[in-house]
Amino acid sequence: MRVVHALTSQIRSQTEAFRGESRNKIDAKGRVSIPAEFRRIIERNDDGRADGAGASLTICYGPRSQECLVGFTANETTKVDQIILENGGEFDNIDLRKLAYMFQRKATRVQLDPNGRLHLTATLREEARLEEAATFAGMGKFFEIWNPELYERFKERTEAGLFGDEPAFEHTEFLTKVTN
Amino acid sequence: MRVVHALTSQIRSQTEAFRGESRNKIDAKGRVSIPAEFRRIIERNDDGRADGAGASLTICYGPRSQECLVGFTANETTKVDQIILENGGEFDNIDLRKLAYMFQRKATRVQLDPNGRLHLTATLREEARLEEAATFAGMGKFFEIWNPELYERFKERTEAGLFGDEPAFEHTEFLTKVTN
DNA sequence: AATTTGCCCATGGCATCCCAAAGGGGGTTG
DNA sequence: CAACCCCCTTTGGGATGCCATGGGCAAATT
Repeated sequence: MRVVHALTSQIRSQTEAFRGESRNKIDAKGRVSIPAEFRRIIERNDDGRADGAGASLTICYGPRSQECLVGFTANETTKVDQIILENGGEFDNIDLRKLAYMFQRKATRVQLDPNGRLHLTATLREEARLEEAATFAGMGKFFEIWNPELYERFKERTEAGLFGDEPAFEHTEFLTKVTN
Repeated sequence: MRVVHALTSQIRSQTEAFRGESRNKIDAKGRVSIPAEFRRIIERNDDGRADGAGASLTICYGPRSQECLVGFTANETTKVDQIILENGGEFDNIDLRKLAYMFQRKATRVQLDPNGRLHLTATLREEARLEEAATFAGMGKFFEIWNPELYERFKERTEAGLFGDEPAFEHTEFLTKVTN
């Protein structure tokens, strides 16, 4: 369980993490409210933000192409950009090329409006098949934006894969092991 | 790869990076609008620009010859020129010779018109097989200008190479690993 | 003279901003 | 315990401004 241990020790050092699910409407103009809890994380993690300006974040539309969008804070984006730059010469490094592809080519910078809403352009909506509503799902350092129906199906697949037909008791046993 | 590394690590705080894709039309005169987001980066990174003059940038047409053009800000071009000068004696350095070839021989300096458009000469259009439209793609400190159809094919090849037939789930696992 | 090049203005569509109303949750008060 | 109120959040709509695009005109080039 080395992996689990490494994982949990990182989480402990995280003061804030995107967590939980919530479903919001997309209006006729393509705007959608960012869950207030997420919004505060985004705002606290945009050091370059000018006074009074809406917070920025990066939306990647590649990673689960045709499935969901992925959002990162501005500060997190800067970190990734630095990693790419500092290792720019290693074109044989497949992870670096993935990073550049996902964070630079298939990503866009967006800014929240004064009400904390995000404008999803027609292109972004098409990428993730978003129509009248969006489900936000926290993933720690980032979050996902899903078509609600696609999200439910994704969860079923994921739960089947992760937990299979284990009795429910095993789940809490796992929690005990991880959080000690 | 020392030279390339030196080049990339000089980039200033990466709050601004060319990011995302957009498709614009090329008109009968060969003009194409630079995406507004890119334009502002170009304008902020042309220190030598006279008041009121359009911002300049460098268009390279060699690197992916016959495939796409590559654009760099004026300031970035200056940095590369300096690197070439400071290392002028090392003609045995293949990277340096590549740099000089791309940035000096197979490159041209262009200036944006008052509306933020770029004039693509017939030669440039032929180099990249550009006709009625162009797709701009951000790559961090530079951007690419593609024939839209060629670009789509390029992306398919790239995604196959980078992600193969990995299940989508693996993509976010990759994100988690990278952003810790 | 004909074509190209650079600058200006006009327009339609889209994105952003401002203002306002509805909805929900928690706490308070009767 | 229930009803109420208040604040925060979400949602909606109107108006404004910016951006992509097209065309005209004049100067420069051939």
